[in-house]
Amino acid sequence: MARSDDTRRLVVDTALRLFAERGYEATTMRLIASEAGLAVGNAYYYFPSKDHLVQELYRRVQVDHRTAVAERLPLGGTLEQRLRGVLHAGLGVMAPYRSFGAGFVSVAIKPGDAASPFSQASREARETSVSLFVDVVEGARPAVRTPAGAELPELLWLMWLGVTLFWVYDDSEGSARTHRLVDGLVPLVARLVRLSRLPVLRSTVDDVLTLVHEVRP
Amino acid sequence: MARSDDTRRLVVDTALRLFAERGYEATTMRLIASEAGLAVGNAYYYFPSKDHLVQELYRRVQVDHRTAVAERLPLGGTLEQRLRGVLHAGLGVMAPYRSFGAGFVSVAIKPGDAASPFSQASREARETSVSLFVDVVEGARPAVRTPAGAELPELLWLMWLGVTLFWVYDDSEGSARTHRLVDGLVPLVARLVRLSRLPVLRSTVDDVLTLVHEVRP
DNA sequence: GGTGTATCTTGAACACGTTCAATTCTGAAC
DNA sequence: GTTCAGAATTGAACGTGTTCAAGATACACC
Repeated sequence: MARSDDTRRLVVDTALRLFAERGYEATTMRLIASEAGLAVGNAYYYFPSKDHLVQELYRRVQVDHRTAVAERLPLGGTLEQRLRGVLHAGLGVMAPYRSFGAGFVSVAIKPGDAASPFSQASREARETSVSLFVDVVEGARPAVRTPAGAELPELLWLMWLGVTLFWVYDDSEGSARTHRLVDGLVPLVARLVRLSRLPVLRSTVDDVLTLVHEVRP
Repeated sequence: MARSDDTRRLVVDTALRLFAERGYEATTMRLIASEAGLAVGNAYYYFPSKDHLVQELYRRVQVDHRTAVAERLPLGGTLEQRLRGVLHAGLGVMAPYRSFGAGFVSVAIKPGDAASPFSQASREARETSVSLFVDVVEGARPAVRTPAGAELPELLWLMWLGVTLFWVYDDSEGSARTHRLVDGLVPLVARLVRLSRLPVLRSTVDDVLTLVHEVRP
């Protein structure tokens, strides 16, 4: 129904605006409802819980991340340049929600929760996010060559998750420390990818990949 | 006061027992109080919040970890053997709280929260935990030699944090996957420590250490 | 227009973590 | 034994996320 979609959208927009303005905990379901001009129960008709509104936030952040990156990625460039661009762009997209970082992660980390990045429910969102790093790797010139090949995008995505976690803890002005982390991490990763073809490291790389496989659910 | 200490202990014991029996969320403050034969407000006289009871759990887990490990560590052994022993022992100590893992981490992850492993409030607990890995490194025979030297214990502690996070998500029987992760990770770490002295890797190792330093609060 | 069904909306009610004014208890001082 | 200040304890009350029976609305069909 058209009306239904409107209400759903209204709830999300109001909630996300209030999240950014006041943080997660200060934004009560009653406040969301009253700001949207609805009854509190109505929001629950569309979203089973407050956490699901956070999941909606993830979705938007991801879409925005891809949009923000779409302008840079087709241009080519080295793995290092592309990776740096994508990570900084991601931090930029998340910036408005910085103050709400704690609630952000607290919700996402719950193993059972639908919002968890590893959950079945967010499989689509996860694959969308991983595909961003597939593009990073595949579009790089010169082409990336490493025994980690097929796993590399997923490993980069895991790294991005780690950077996000760091970002949440980073209370520096404008998340400056996280940006520094990215600037330090990216050349390191690029060098490790190159080194991974070295004979001395080859068996270690294989072991890492085996471990990653073995340990996956 | 003696009476005071008794009540405090009674609250903690009751809470931790119920956490292990029913999980974090199902253990309400009212239930803790009634099981302990107290008024709910009385628990709040000793603990500012439910989260602080979780912090108490961390403290105990850490003490138990050190105790469990004390029997193995003085025996010497390689870095690999010692590290493996410490990690498996840690998993053993945490095992009773496995079902409660989600709440466990959800509380610990909150950046502002006192229970966060990076918070000022848990500095002592953190240092105790890091000191475990100092012992692992210093007691190892043959002696560990790596340019990462002074940082190694803290890096191992970070790895342990990562393993703990993995454990929380691991729903396999007896946390089997986490144990496999440890068995795969430990030789890898040991090899990386050895490789870190290789000239080709030297500058990379230095960059990692510089990054770690630069990015610390 | 009238009827029926599925969709949408309402707000009181519930259990939770937490607070706090009021009350009881404890132990030192005389 | 009395006093009294501080420590310990109580439980009703508050605001929260969430539920749900009840009602309002929309729409297809006659």
